[in-house]
Amino acid sequence: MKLAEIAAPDFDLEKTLNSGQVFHWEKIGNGFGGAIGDRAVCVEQRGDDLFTRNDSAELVRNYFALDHPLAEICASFPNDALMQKARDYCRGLRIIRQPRWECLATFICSSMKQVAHIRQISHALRRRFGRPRKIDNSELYSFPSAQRLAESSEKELRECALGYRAKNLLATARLVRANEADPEAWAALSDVELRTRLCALPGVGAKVANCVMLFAYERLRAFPIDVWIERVLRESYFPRARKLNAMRLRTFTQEHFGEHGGYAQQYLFHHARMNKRIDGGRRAVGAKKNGTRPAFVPQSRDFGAASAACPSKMTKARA
DNA sequence: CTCCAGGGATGAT
DNA sequence: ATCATCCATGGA
Repeated sequence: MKLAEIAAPDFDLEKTLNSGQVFHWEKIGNGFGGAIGDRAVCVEQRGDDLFTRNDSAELVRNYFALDHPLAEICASFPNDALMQKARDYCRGLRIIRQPRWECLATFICSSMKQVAHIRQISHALRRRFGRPRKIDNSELYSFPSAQRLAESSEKELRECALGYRAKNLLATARLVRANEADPEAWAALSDVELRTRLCALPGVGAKVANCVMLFAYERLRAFPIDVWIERVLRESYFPRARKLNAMRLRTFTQEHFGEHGGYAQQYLFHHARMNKRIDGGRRAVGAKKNGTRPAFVPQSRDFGAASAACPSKMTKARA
């Protein structure tokens, strides 16, 4: 099979795959191997070009969102000091288009886990329940369908190191199998409606819902707030705030980061994680704060924008 | 509003 | 080899 050469300016494959949005790609030779949906794919970047097998070219172009106008997106970020640093550091990082069920299931498994561990869970689920796909000399696995996972048991899922998440993943898979939840059909919903549906699933709260919206539904405003982002936001934008509840933080992010807030979030997240030891992560927080000027001091404005909160869990679906 | 289960990787000693 | 730390959701 011949290799296709895909023009990929403004793209950094490694940063994109290692930024905590997707967890199953492995380094193979000079490139990366992984499943895109049901297909096994190898991709290698050389300069501004990607190389992959001819019959995967369109799939790769779409998956890695090479059509996103990255220059415009970055230009839409606020111009505060922190955001500029993150933007420089993350040049070429793109928010990719992941399969909906795969992304939802993976982020249900991600709760209270660090990136390294989420990778292990993703691989364990694939090896046990997915379909093997050979490519070159590697054996890769597709992510198991909701139907397949719905047939499994909580015990089997726990054997994939899911811990208490097994119950939630199983319950959600069964809702999808029973057609009480339809992640594909939800692509047509508004942001607010989509978030409501996602949050009604067991194991899905505001953070996971926003991840899934961003990484699988191309809702580029969705702004997941995890502990890293919250720390960064507090330190940079609310250095003196005594109490700062989740609602106020959400309202601020929607207002400050705007229509591509999800991209901004991913850049801030990746920058913070990669620089945790250099410019002082949590260890240095209380230690020394010399000369750290807030990147942006919010005015006392009324952020009236719609919040990205989860609806009440009263409406949580039963499995 | 607060408190806490949960469990395996990771980094520090 | 041990020990502290990291973490989202959901329920008390």
